[in-house]
Amino acid sequence: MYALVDGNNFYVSCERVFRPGLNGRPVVVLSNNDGCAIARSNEAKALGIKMGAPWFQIHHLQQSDGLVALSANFALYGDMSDRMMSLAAGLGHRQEIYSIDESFIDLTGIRGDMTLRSRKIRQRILQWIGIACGIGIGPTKTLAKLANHIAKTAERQPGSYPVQHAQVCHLGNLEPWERDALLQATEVGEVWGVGRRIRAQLKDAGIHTALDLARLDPATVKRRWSVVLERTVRELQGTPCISLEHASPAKHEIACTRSFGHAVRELSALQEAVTEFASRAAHKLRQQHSHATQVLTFIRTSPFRVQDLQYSRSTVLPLKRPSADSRHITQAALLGLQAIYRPGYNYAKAGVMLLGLSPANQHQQELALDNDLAAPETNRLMLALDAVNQRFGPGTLSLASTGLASDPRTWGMKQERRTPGYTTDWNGLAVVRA
DNA sequence: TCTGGGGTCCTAGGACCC
DNA sequence: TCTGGGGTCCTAGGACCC
Repeated sequence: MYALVDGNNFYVSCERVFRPGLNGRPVVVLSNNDGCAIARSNEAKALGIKMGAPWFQIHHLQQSDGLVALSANFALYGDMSDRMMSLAAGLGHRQEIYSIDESFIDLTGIRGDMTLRSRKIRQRILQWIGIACGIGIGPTKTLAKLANHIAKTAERQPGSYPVQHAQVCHLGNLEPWERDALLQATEVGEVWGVGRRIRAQLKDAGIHTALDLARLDPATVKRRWSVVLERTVRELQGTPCISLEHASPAKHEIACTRSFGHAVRELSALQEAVTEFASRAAHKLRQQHSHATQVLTFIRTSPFRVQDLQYSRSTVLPLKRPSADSRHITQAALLGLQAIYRPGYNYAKAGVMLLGLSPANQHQQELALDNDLAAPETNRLMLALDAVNQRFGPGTLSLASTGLASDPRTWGMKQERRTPGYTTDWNGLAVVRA
């Protein structure tokens, strides 16, 4: 049996912990560049604001409905997430942190009333961290996800599901007819693994609810759709196909990509941006103790600016040897940029991805044919770089081609509604007045 | 004027090999 | 005239997730 613990409207809930005045008001958190809504309070959902809605299409709701928008503050959300996860872990013996606001818990070997136990944990998270969660329980991860959806929806929209399932829903405890009724009341698009496209195809085939999907023959689903959807069907039928990932496996690729605050035309600005993205990606690579063998660089115009000439290209450059050195990786990324850059376009986005990753302690000894940066010194320099930035803040020490902070960054991000780092920055601490 | 970022997995097609 | 079979690797693209 699995549980899924998921923070409600997570980013908005984090902001509300420190600004209780936002309770009861429609609030959204915006993506980078204040581009679109990536988290919505229940009140904002009730206004009809969709996930991913562009800000410029909804900003009029500030005047008409008192909508509040905040720039994403990921340092804060990450810290709140850590606190929430450590409490959620108390539900069972093994936890998989699936995303910033969700974790699966393996309930194997846990005795007693799971629903009661979940309600207690939920209450503790609410009281200690200030975040309201939904908890779903089921014999497979897909059913736990579905139960979680039911738990949250039953609370938010009275009448959608029987009220006893609000906040905590245990699908493993129910009579078959009772469970089927819940699946029948759930739209097929809510099932984990069914996105927009497949939802439309299923609808065409007359499959409208989670129950319809659960009743399909897996072999037919595999033939007509894919092995992926087949797995979903089996999971809905109660056969576990997706196991709990206890230790988070090393990433297969690491990316740093950004949209620009303003269109960029010059190669020099792109070089600054690509240098920074490559450095950040290299840092992430060192954090997971891996080396990369290939560096992908891409640049693109904005597909939304239909009046603009469009251009999008990427290129992959191999590294001479597996490396996590910011200088090697940046050098490759800049060479790649040079190869794909064409003047005359309004560039809107660029990125660097590291591919062909392998554990740092596991690569071939090499024949020293040149006097290039030897591995031990490289390592120490990068360790020092990371240590300085850890101690004095990100960006304290960087490669010169990133550009100096005093220069105006034509490619920088727009973040006009950023809240303080209440829990991650001394200067952001809340002040209590007696 | 203004539309995020970071991942995973699967599939199809082409190049290449023996 | 008539032109195999089986495998790997790579890339691009599509679908999904939060």
